[in-house]
Amino acid sequence: MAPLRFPQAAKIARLATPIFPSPMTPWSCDNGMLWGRKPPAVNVNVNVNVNGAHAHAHTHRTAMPRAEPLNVHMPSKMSTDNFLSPLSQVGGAECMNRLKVPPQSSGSGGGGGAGEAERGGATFGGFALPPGVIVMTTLHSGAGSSVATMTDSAFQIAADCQHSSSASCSGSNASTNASVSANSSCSGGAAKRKRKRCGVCAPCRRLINCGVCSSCRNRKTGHQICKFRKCEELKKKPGSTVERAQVDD
DNA sequence: GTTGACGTAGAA
DNA sequence: TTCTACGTCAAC
Ligand SMILES: [Zn+2]
Ligand SMILES: [Zn+2]
Repeated sequence: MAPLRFPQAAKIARLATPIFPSPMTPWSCDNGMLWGRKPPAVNVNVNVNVNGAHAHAHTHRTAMPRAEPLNVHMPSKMSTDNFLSPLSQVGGAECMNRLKVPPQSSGSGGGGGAGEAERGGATFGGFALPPGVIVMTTLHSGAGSSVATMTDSAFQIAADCQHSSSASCSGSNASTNASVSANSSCSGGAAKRKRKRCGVCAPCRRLINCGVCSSCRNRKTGHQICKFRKCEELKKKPGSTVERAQVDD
């Protein structure tokens, strides 16, 4: 029998380990739980396996009884240095939606290693979300209440922050987006399929579901991605191609 | 205009 | 098969 109560933990461990060069990953636990699934079908389908050889490591999704996706907020007592402790022991893993780690193809998309560094301020070997969590943690560092709201705001802040800092949103990586664009403009008729997230915009680069937004809380019935992860491209009308919408409107 | 719910495309 | 999430519509 394995010491790990959470089958995901094992997977996460494998996931996080190769990603974080440092032995002690600040997110090894909490984030690991957040990213416990598989990469979605992002438009940018780069074969770069974040897990490397462990790509196939993802065991069966063992029909996880997907606990309620809410309760993202960690124990209010958590501090910047121990916030993952309570999570590991209380099994906060289930608290948050088990998020999966996107391919983050941007790695080879066009920016390259250097590009990632500036992308989100704190990019751990390809993961560009930590900043959001950090902000959140810092924000409610002294406040124990309204964590949910805090989290929400934090994410927005983080998103905005990234957006500003990483103008490369639709820059170098945009090349990958071209795929979808071309696909979308496929002579109207058959192109009515399903659009895919660009994978490069700020929301797309979000790695974790906030767990508190309506989409997260109603995922079972809403079948919608976290509001903070909703691709900006998809937010636009199917007809409006890329930035053209802005010009027209 | 916004939100929630549903069907289902698309991927694993 | 399961799972996530896009498109659409109804309700608000
Ligand atoms: Zn959310
Ligand atoms: Zn996007």
